[in-house]
Amino acid sequence: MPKTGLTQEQLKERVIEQTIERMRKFGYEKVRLSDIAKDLGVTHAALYGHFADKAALFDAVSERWINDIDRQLTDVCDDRTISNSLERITRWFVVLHRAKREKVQYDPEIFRAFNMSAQIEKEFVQRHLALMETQLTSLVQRAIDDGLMNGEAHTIVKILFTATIEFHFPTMVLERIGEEREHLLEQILSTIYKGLK
Amino acid sequence: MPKTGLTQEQLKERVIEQTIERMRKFGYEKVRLSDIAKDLGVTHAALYGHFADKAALFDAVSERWINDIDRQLTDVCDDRTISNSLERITRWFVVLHRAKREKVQYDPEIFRAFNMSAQIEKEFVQRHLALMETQLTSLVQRAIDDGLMNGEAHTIVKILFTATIEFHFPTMVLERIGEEREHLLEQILSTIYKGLK
DNA sequence: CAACTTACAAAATTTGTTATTTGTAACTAT
DNA sequence: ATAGTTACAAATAACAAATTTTGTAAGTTG
Repeated sequence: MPKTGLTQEQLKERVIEQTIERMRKFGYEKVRLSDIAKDLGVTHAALYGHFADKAALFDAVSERWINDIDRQLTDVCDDRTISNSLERITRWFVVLHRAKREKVQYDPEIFRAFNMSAQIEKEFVQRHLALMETQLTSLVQRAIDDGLMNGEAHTIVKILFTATIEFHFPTMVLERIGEEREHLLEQILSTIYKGLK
Repeated sequence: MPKTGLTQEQLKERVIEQTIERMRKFGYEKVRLSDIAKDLGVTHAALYGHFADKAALFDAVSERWINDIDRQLTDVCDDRTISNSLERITRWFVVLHRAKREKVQYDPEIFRAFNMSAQIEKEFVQRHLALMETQLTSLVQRAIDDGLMNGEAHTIVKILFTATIEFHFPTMVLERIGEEREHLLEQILSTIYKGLK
């Protein structure tokens, strides 16, 4: 029984979308809840039915930013056209690198909002890290099963993830945003694969 | 013919020391040239004989911070008790990691000052990066000559430096300051050595 | 003339005031 | 009960005036 013509979920969606739009247009510091509400034809107080506070709304924006990346990574995990398990791991890292790069480069305001609020302890960051670890562990386990790697999956994951941090950690990606670095990423990965054989 | 009882160089030294002291005590934002001058019994204008401006003084502090690390790295390069060239590279990275860790952990205000001003394009940062590259290239070349590595020294240096960035890039070191990570650093390095054989 | 000081303008920071935004609670319509 | 509104208090932000700090040029002293 909505008064806006939208269901609960639809309005919540619209709020997030509108927040993103205003972040892009005016910068994230200038996003006012009252403006968002006005855009959607409700009072600002109505937003509090959907988000605990302003920070929670901003977190929802960051979460979407992250979910978009997670989706791309999941696609790589499920891609049936990749037969070699090491190739799949490389592909996974390249997609991760490109996704972060693109976000940082073409959506700088959303990135800034993310960067301001995204402390490592935040729940949605933890979920992202956990998902990446789960996916990478499964990919590494396949490589071990295929006899292409030796060692404990957990340890290998840590090595791969840490050694490539410059290619996926947002602030590090920003640091070298102007440079083409995919080749170096691939070099590092294949050196490590060889070292793990 | 100084009026302070100190030579030019000595006064310059004292200015830097006093700046560091005030940064540690009150935080780097609260460092006033006028206070430093008062501490040393001169007027603030006298400082301009030694430093072009406030930023130059702060850079001198950061430069000292960096030089201290460079000195430790040089010691590793010259250490005659290390016979194995791969062991020397590992040692070099461990010393680099520990030095950065220590600075970030025990001198947080100086680190913040460094972090604020230390853009990658600054001259003293460039010198630091160049020195590290020179040293590491020489260490890698020795390993190649000893038959322990294969490939082009320049490429190997890039791989090693990038894959270990989490252990020496200041903001990355801060990110995991509470964790013991030397073991992981050594694991990454030995995996890469094996991959380069 | 080297190593400062003094005097002063420009820039940055702080302080106090006012306006806007955020968050909450009590209320209304379906 | 749900999905909002209205009304109001608390927190923030915006602005202007006062103060402090920074940077410079001209002057002083051993």
